[in-house]
Amino acid sequence: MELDERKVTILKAIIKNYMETGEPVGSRTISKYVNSKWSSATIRNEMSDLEEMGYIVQPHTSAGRIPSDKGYRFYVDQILLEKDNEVMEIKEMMVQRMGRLELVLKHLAKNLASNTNYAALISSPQYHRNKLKFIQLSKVDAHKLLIVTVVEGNIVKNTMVNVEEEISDEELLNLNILLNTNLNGLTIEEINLGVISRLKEQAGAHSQVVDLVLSEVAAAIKADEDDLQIYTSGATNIFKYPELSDSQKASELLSTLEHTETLQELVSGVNGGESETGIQVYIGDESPVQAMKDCSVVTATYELGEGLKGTIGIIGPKRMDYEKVLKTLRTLMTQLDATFKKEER
Amino acid sequence: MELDERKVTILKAIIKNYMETGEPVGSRTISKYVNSKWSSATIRNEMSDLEEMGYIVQPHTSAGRIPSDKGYRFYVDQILLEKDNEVMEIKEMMVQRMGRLELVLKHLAKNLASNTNYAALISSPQYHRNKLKFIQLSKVDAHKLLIVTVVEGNIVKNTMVNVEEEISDEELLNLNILLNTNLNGLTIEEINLGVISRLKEQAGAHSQVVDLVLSEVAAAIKADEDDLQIYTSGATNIFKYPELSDSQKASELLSTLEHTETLQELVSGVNGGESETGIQVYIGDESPVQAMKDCSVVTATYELGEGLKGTIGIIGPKRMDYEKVLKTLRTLMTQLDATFKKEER
DNA sequence: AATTAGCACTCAACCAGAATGAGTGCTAAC
DNA sequence: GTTAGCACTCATTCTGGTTGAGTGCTAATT
Repeated sequence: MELDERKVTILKAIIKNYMETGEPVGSRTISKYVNSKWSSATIRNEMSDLEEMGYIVQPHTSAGRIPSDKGYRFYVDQILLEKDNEVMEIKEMMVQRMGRLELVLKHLAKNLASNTNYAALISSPQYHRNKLKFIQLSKVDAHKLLIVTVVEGNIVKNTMVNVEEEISDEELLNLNILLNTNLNGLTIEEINLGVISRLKEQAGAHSQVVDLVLSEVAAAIKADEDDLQIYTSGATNIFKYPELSDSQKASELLSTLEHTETLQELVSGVNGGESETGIQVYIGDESPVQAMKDCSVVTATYELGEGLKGTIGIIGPKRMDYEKVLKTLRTLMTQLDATFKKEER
Repeated sequence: MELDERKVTILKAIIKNYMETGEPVGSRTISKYVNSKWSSATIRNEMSDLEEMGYIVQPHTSAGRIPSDKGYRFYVDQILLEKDNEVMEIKEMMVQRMGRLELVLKHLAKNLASNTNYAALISSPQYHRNKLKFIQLSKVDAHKLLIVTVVEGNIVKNTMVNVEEEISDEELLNLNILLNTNLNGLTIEEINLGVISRLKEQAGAHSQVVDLVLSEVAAAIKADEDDLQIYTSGATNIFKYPELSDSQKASELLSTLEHTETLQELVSGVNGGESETGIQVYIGDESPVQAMKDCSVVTATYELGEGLKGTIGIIGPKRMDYEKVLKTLRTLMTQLDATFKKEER
């Protein structure tokens, strides 16, 4: 059987209507909804066909139809094809120059959630090629050393360590020069035994301090790789959609949203689909996370240059307003890009 | 009427039983529960008295009784009187020397939630007397300056700024010395116009940089004062208690837990009650947050020396296991104290 | 005087059956 | 090919009856 124009019109009408109401939609409703060209009986015949083709399902005999995952997939693919020529301004979604990236991300997630009325999720960017850019040791107390590490992309890390021996200001200055000349531009893999032993040799009396510093630097660089931060917001928005808000499902879904380990599956998903723009739509069972099988998940990858990649996600009911969500995410990606480009200037 | 020994025994039995089951408890149940000294009829008479005195209520005629807020208050006050002579070890609640305080707190909240099966909340410590301890300027790029600020309590902040003019390494060194000699030991209030103009004078050509640095330092110190971080965990535990998990209530409660502004009310609560140990118990309506009127909230203030104060909180049903919660919080406070004392060594 | 047994009464919770109505599938007429 | 009409399905709602846990009161017992 073929999906002719009339079937498409009816299918779209069913999906649209269901997205608005959340109730199964019947033939008579559709007959009134589209410009009364066809009677409810005709619609019924077409619906029967559409069901056979798998685009819609009946929750039970003698109820209206609701879109199946395949139906949603069709609808979303239609939208994805359309170009968005108008770039809507997200009002007040001000990504100001806030000091810390963390705050920007939290803020963003919050805005996203309240703008869309779905749950939002955002992961901190991952630094894949972690080249060391700068190290600075400072004496804070007699026995306390502050290690500041800057890696490519201007990400700064601090570590405070206790040292046994006293170090004079002059020695510290030399140590700083030594470390910077030897380590700058290296990735963690490149700091091998050869480099380390050479460093220790040159450090002379303070080889012990070098040891300490190196292990802390390694830890500092590595830290971001395994403890990826994921911020969520608006999780409680799911209570706005009856089909998700019964105790059982809500509990499961919310638990998942609290569980960073599981969310990683989402943000690190292989980029199939519309990969050239970095946007992914998972409908129902397509989601890599089982607990979200009654939801749809839209993820977008943002990039802040130099391989700094992170993910933004929206989690909502299957009947979410895909058009709005996709547009919002696209706009957001553009703005994020612009903001950080500007800041890097 | 007086609260004699028998009434107390019965009241305690009612509360204990209700805490276990969550169901209204009847006279016969109690008659079996306590060592069958009194018949159900006697219990009924006593219960009638207790109800009149306001310690218990009936959800409806001919249902069992449940404790009122006043009843819980009595019970909690009893517990608070008892000293805890045994200091239980919280297994695996390893507050390891994790680099960042933020991670420690998140970890802690998670552990607390999973240990107690209630929702946990923890606020980052507030630095009330923010004395500047150390400033370090470093050149990262030709036009990029990294400002590292350490305040009392060894809290480190980084800011990256762009500068127009070129600064040589030597000038930078002088600038560092200048800043440290002039600003160390001062609070933000003490950095007044006098200090600033003196600094600028001495900086000579680079007074513009000094301006920039000062404003960023001020922002860095201040930042922590208005955007207090609050981490929550185990929010979904509330679904384990039927009396809280209907859609309506759950939604409201969870929304509140997402809303940092509201939670501030809890962590900044005036320390009445058992203030000498820093532990507070809010039962039902006693809570400063209206959305938690069906819950009980237990908060504890921890202190990491030097006026670094933060708050830990547990949010659960009114029938929470107060004994366990109070014990856990006390232990945690002790351990936190010990851990950070050790680290400061 | 305090305690207990007994009994009538209340009321949420559960269940089964009837009524309702939205919606379908099928057939026959247009 | 389209539509009107009708019988049929089934979730939802309402009704009334039953059950059982629990109470309050009174009278008997200790």
